Amino acid sequence: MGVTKSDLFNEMQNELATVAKVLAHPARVAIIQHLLKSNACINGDLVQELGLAQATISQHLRELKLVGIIQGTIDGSRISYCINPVRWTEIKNQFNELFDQYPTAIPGECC
Amino acid sequence: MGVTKSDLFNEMQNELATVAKVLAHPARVAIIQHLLKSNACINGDLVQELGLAQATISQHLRELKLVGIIQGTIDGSRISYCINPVRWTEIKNQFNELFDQYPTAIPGECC
DNA sequence: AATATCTATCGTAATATTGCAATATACTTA
DNA sequence: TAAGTATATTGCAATATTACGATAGATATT
Repeated sequence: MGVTKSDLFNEMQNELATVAKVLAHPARVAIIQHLLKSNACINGDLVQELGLAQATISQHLRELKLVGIIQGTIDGSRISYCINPVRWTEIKNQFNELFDQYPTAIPGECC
Repeated sequence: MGVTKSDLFNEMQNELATVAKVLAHPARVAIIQHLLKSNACINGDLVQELGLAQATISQHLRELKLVGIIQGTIDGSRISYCINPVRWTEIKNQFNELFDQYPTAIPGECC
């Protein structure tokens, strides 16, 4: 159906999946990395940086904003986007909570 | 178009996005967590555990297998699935490489 | 061998995502 | 205020994902 039965899963599972979905596009990863490097940038820059249309980038920015990874403040006629540090740490911890449920690899240990 | 222009992005960005896409469904997160807990399980168990049809779960397992997060070995008429520990660590490091490009949150520091 | 069990695959319907041109909105500057 | 610049939104086409019934293949049990 293309529709996820999210009522079957717990909150942690749904939340992690939601955040993962936002990271599940290379353009959004690229946007994040660009913001990490420049610690503030704008839509216009990104259109040059990545090779996507302005409308497409604006759409990706909206999704990143929706899960709170980035935040934007109006700066004259432009908008300064940057990583939301609190949310960033939150997400990092969310992922590591999952990753740390398994000890570091011991090759050949598994089935 | 629904088609990702992956040639615009670098390998790290494409790979991270690919792995994130696999984690971007709560059923797959749930499957992973179940495997983490039981350290080996099978398709049949999961049909009981989650409320999804057998065909659907098989499909999710295939995607997890495709990116190497899990591996399955034939065990009579059943299949034992488990986390691939080496790949697991690889993925964990891949995410943390991104996460660690930003220092831990200092609230109110951003724009 | 016949039957039951377990898992994978196929086919299909419903929905979601990606990308962009066109357009709207909002601020700036002349 | 008019023109220019920056960003968001809308509408649409192409493709991808999710889910499941039906079915196939493979092993186990009787």
